Amino acid sequence: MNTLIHFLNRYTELSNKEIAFVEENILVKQVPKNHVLLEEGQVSTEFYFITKGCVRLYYLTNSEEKTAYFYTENMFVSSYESFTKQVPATHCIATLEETELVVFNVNQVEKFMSFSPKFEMLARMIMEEELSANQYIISSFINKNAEGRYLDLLQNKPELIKRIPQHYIATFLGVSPETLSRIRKRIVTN
Amino acid sequence: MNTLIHFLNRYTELSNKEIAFVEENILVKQVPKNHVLLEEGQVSTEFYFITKGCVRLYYLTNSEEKTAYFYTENMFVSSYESFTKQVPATHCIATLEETELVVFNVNQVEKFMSFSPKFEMLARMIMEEELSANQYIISSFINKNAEGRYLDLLQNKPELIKRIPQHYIATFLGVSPETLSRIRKRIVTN
DNA sequence: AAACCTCATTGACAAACGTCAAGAAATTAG
DNA sequence: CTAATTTCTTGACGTTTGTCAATGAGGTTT
Repeated sequence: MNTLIHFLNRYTELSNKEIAFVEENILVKQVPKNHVLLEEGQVSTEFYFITKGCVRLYYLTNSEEKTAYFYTENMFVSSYESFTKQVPATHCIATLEETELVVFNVNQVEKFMSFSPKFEMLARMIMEEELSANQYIISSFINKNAEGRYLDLLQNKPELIKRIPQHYIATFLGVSPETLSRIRKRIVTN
Repeated sequence: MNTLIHFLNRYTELSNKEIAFVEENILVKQVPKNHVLLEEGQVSTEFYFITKGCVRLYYLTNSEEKTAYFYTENMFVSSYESFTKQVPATHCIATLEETELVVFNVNQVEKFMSFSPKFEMLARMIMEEELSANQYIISSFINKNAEGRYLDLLQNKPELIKRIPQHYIATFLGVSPETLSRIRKRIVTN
């Protein structure tokens, strides 16, 4: 909870009233490992901030799980489109570890926005970061192959590689676990 | 120019004053085929709306041009990050045909925003659409192979396939022109 | 009409990847 | 500590893709 306030303060300083408002209108949830937070086809009612643990967002295609992204401490996770437009989600969200979440309910979003313009600004900023992150993901799909994307992870998010089972990383890179194993071998021996 | 006003009116109705303001603060540009609008490394100063013609956004990797997206009539094009943060662009933008553009200059953005809250709202809405579009692109990279992405184009943007030389489409799909040719053959005979 | 240019197709071959299957290593549970 | 389960690695083989090269088709220029 303090983690969230501390995080938000990096964008814009919140008054005591605003902090109190946040505390009253959110929920802290403890979720076990491998727990599905959002299922494909379901309309998302919750927006999460991770204070502890790790979560993955993945698609189900031909009964395969293809992960789009991994989220860890101090990150927001949500099915953005499903949450804001209240339409069925096209992907799932599930925990990879026991995870502690701050939960924003869709019914309280309006209350937040009208309580203080700072919350609206924060929402816009979070969206802008999301947009930047998305454009980076797209450019890495276009400009890199699986090996390049793995090296990218190694450089920018080495903790993810230590933390997350390799076969999940493989689905994130878009290759089979076997190929990822061979990519790793190739990298070490070079 | 009327094309732009008409397009904006679909989001929110503009007053005569606002329309006049737009007309005074934009520039209409006629650009020949294969003209580079933005080069990699350059800081973007212009935001475009296409009234006629076609443009592609592409990356230069290992002296290869990899196209990220094609833009046609009634679409905004820009190096979003470079334009808003005034940092060097990581990609290029060039015309595929003789193209007519409405040009917004970065120096006038503030004027627009302070002239009317409607312009701020429009900016946010355009950004939201961009975000949605980006997430669709990411999901298609994750869930589809080159053939699937081509079928997707055939279904959703058939006019692009007719209009744009096939080897550009190939770099968009992430395959060589030869493979795209074989994919097409495969589809026709099935 | 001929020469030219751009673009698309096709074949041949090598390289990379997915799949299947087996086994090794690491983690968890009893 | 051992058994069980999960995760990772390795080999073999078939499929797909990229690359190189040649050919063909369509449009433009001179």
